[in-house]
Amino acid sequence: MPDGSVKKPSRIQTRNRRLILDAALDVFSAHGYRGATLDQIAEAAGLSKPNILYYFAGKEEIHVTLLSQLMETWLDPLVEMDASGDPMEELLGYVQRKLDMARALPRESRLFAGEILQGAPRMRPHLVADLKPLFDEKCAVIQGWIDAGKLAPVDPRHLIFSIWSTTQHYADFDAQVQVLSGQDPMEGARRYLDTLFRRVLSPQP
Amino acid sequence: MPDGSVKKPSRIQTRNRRLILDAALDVFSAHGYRGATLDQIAEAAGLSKPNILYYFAGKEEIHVTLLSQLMETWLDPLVEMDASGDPMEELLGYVQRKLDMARALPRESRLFAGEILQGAPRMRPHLVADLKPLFDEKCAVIQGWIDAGKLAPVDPRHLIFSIWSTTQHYADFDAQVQVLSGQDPMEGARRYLDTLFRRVLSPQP
DNA sequence: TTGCTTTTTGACCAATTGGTAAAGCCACGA
DNA sequence: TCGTGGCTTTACCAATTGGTCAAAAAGCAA
Repeated sequence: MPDGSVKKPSRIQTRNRRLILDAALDVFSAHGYRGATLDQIAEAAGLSKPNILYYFAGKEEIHVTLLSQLMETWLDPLVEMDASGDPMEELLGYVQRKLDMARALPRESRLFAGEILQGAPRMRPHLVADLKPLFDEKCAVIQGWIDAGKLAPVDPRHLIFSIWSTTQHYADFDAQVQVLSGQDPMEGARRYLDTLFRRVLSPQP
Repeated sequence: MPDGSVKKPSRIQTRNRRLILDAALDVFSAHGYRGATLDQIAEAAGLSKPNILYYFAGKEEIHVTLLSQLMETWLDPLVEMDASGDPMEELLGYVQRKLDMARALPRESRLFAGEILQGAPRMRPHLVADLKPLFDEKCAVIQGWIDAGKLAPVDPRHLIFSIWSTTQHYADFDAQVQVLSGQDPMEGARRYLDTLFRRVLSPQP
């Protein structure tokens, strides 16, 4: 009974749950929720299908578990944006952290993108409960910076949208980026996005 | 034999093929390739499943047909960008056309996004054959504008990437945008993106 | 070793799904 | 009105897939 409420997980349990979740991340991010099969996940994890179902109640629970864990990681760079820091530095730093994340965790980025793309059927509660408050808070912070004349006036909400979309693009649309820009585009992306947001946010004298 | 090489399609054929493709666009864009079923498509089209398969050889052919048709529409706004026009106007016009497209054709945008997200298994040939040459050509045009001092220096490839990602974001991540920005965000997006790219591209005196 | 719990597996199942075959229907020109 | 060929449906199939179950195996404390 691996879900036995109080008992702490054995070493085998933590190892196998981790194996399964990592395999599932591979498969889900590559084929989407419906496109992934338990057999694929089982094979990728090196376990049998019934054994997978010994650790997770079903396919959906695996997916939901991944999404929940992902939420933390995903919000982290935004959480770090500090209202008391230098506005331009904070925002450009956020852009870089987001871009680093897309480079380091493309599977997670694609898993998230796939979920949203299909209307966030399993994630909307998380969005409303976790993302929305943080989003509103940080929008207020940015608006404060703008009102103080530290940044050029822009709509903070759309600013954040554009940071998300431009950075995650390199993970989510990698297949396209690869076709179009041959060699490693990440260093170029780093420079371009820094320029982009620096020019947008620089207050006009 | 609806595919009979030479015969021109009957009125029933054009009507039903259109019905099927429209239904398939609904279903594929909402659930992804693997997540869509022929039964769903059949029901949405108001036809029986075997009847669907009378007009298309199989599920994959429907998907491929949609993607091929989409490619034209998708490239169109970029094709319209004219090397002999005013650089700033041409680029900002392109941004607006792209955004209008995301608003008017969200299903198409999501279909495309889903395909790329999963590694473009059925579309890579199209990308290489159709998108890549156009992309390279327009990058050269933009580079020419920059060299002529008409635009601030940026990497044209990443500039185009950022135009694509910021505009399509409003279609592809609609579920998230809805949660975060309540009312209709499109007018705000229009203004924001105009400001964004205008500031980035304005040559410094 | 013994005895108990945790983990793993092979066999199986019902539902779904893409696809087929053949018979029936229907429009329309001769 | 009667064929004829294009269109539609009913009945069906084999493969896949998420999931179950009971028994076997492996840990592990005494």
